Amino acid sequence: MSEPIKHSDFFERVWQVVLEIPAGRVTSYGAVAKALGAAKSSRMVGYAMNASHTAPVDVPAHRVVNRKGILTGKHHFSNPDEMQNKLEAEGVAVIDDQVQNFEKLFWNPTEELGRF
DNA sequence: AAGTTGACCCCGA
DNA sequence: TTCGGGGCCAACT
Repeated sequence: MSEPIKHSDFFERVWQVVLEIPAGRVTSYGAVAKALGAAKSSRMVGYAMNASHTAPVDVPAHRVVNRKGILTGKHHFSNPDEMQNKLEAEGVAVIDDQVQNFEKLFWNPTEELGRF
């Protein structure tokens, strides 16, 4: 409490959570959506990532993958290899566009953020 | 203004 | 077991 999200913008809210993802860790769109209280809007999370380039801050979208741990949005980066490259740079093993040890590297925003 | 899409997720056949 | 379709909310054209 004490820090209620003033900006009602759905996008900024998503970016806020993504920015909280520690390096070397990954999360899923649905997890972020649930953390925001909009589990049904998991698609919007990905949409917000697409708009991440419009964000006032640098959003580590490369740390966000789908439920299977696959780099679904790698094709949306400047270079498709950039997403995998960044993940490996943080210590995340990525093989065939799939994050290894995804369950182990998975970072749950709902629990870490301690929301509700 | 209205329609369609979208970096998803879940369930049924 | 694998494969397909529908649902959801909001933004984009």
